[in-house]
Amino acid sequence: MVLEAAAELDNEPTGSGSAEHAHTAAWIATVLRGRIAAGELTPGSKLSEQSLSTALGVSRNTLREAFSTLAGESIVTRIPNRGVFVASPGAEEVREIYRVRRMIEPAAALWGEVTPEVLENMGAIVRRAQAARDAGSVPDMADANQALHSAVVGLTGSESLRTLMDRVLAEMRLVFYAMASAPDFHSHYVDRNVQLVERLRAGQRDEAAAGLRAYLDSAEAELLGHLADEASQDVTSQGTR
Amino acid sequence: MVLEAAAELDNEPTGSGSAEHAHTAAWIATVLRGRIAAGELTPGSKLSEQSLSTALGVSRNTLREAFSTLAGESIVTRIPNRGVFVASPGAEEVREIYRVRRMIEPAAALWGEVTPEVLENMGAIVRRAQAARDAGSVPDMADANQALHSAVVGLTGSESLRTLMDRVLAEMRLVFYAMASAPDFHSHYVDRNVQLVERLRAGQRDEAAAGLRAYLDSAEAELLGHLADEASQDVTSQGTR
DNA sequence: GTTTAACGGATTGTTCAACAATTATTCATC
DNA sequence: GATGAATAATTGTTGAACAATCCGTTAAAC
Repeated sequence: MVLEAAAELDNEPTGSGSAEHAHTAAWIATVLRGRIAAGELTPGSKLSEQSLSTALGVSRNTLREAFSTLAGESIVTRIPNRGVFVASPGAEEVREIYRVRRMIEPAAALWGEVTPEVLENMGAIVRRAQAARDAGSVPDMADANQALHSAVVGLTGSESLRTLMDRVLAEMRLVFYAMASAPDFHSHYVDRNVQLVERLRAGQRDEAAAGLRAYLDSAEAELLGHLADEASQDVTSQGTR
Repeated sequence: MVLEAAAELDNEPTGSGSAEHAHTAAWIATVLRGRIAAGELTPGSKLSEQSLSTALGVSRNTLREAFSTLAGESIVTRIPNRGVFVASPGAEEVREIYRVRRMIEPAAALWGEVTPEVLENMGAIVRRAQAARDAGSVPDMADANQALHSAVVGLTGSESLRTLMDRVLAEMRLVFYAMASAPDFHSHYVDRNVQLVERLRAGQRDEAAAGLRAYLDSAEAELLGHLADEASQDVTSQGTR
């Protein structure tokens, strides 16, 4: 049965010119990154070197190299002599996430370069979010929300900050995956995002930044509250399996 | 003839167990990081897998794993089928560095948590910088300067932001190493740093942030100007060794 | 019956040797 | 002096091997 999975996971959309696996390790890293982001590999689950190497059709050494880069992105946690696990962020990680966001996002709103194209893009995103809310699609709402905040950081024009933000948003996704009951977390924030874009469009930078900080504060509080609820509700909180 | 960057380093790792080999790859990564930071491995120099693995007493595979993490920190650049090289940042990288700093540092000054201990620490740092300036020690001045700005980011309380800033400062060091003639870059900024700390102490957050942005603007301009000078002076830009 | 000790299996950490693929270098040829 | 083929050197990747460590189970001791 294991071998079955091996052949099965021979992914790679071969359609258009497959990106030469120039550097297989990097390729494997992106594959795993995608799989974690897609929720196929849930937080806390162990990534066995043997299983994965055969499943992906690469050697253990190459896989380990990929693990090194993923660990550097803190997408994955490495416990010496125990193995690597999909990161499963808790309350402390959530606080750290918002510490970062509370600095970068308002800074971008205050000092970033707001161009008409970016505003147009943001407008499209908030419309998408509104449509998703009307349709009741939580995942689409979450996507749009993350896209908007990623775009906000994009105002900085900095690749590094964008990368950091994307990492942080990926971690957020893990937080949601790790929650048993997904609350309707995003719907109340759609309007705030609309307001944010309006302020940016109107050139009200200070108000935009202040609003962002307030938004981030309440979002963090809500998330932490939910996490605390779940922790108290589920006593034996050790691993889904 | 090839005067490869042959690191003559007798490494006796198995001696009296220094640091736990808990993960040799990580250990090797820190060793290389330190050596690059110390200027022993200069920007652009090639890190041969064979030479380094024997010099450090580890296998090529383990070394490669270390390379992966260093590449993730962009301390090192990997060119497929060519090898890994110590990063040698140019003008574009400098612009990116300041893009990041211009967001993070003022944000930290504006919204970070300024405690008496941190202020005390910053005070000590600026005094160190002043002493270094009086003594005419450029390296000490550079160290103090970087320490101060690292401390500023420390105001955010965020580990991720601190890490990002440290990475950025490490890249700055590489920029300096890559410059043939090291200009007296830091001395004019000592007083600005004094002023910054004073403003933070006085609770003048807005002024501190604005001053920081102005400082970063002029520092970037000066650095870029110097880089341009050197580039026009030295036609053969490629070829450190 | 509970705690402790020992054993065995499984997995990670690391090395080594090998080979394909690519790049760099040498050398003969025009 | 350029051109291009032959050759050497390096990287990319694999597979097997072994030590070290952890985990669960069994055996022993109190």
